[in-house]
Amino acid sequence: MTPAEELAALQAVCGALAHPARRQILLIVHFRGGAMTAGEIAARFDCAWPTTTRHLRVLVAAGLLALERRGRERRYALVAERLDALERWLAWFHRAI
Amino acid sequence: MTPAEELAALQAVCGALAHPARRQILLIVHFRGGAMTAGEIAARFDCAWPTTTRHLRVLVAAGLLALERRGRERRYALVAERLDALERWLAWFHRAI
DNA sequence: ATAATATTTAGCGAATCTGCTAATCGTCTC
DNA sequence: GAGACGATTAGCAGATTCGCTAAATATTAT
Repeated sequence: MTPAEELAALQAVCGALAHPARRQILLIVHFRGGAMTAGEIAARFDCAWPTTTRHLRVLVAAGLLALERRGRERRYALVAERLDALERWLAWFHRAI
Repeated sequence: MTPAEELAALQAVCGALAHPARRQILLIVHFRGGAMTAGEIAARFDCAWPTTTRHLRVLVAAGLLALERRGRERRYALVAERLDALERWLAWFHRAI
């Protein structure tokens, strides 16, 4: 990953994590085995389904979820390694000055 | 820290980190010894000073910077421990399901 | 084919964010 | 005190975000 790619990944991840619903989606998918359909995810939120769909799109764009079509369902799978960009950024603050 | 406080801290931190300029400010302050004046920080950005002032305000509101007035200067000091809220959140993804 | 199911896209309105310039405030110096 | 300095506040314009409802798409079942 080039520095520019790393920076872009960091920006995408940080932007995606800025909304509580999107953080919640990642946690839910993680604790339900790493993958869920759009319907299963949407059922766990109070907001309308299209709203959740858009959150899912943001997470896919950030590389945090991978989309797989299975029949008329769409499975969203967590890509937890994508969070590493943020962990590497946070690690700077553990380094000595 | 109560669960509600932890959640609020996480939201504030994630929101603050969403903008690249604010992430940059935190890094700069860290690597310049942990504290800098508003002017020193603003001088390192292309945007107008008031714009930087607002970013600083967001970071203070998130608890990531602490403000100290010294004469006509204002010193912003990094509160790196505040990033822990985010690290604890990220740690969930390292736990087994 | 038709209907039902799973999900997304389109598009609107309110709220928030981000940049700017101009004006203001408190402090230091002469 | 008068002005210079360090920094913030006020207020505006454009862009983005986020929720919604309604309409469309694609797949499965009858």
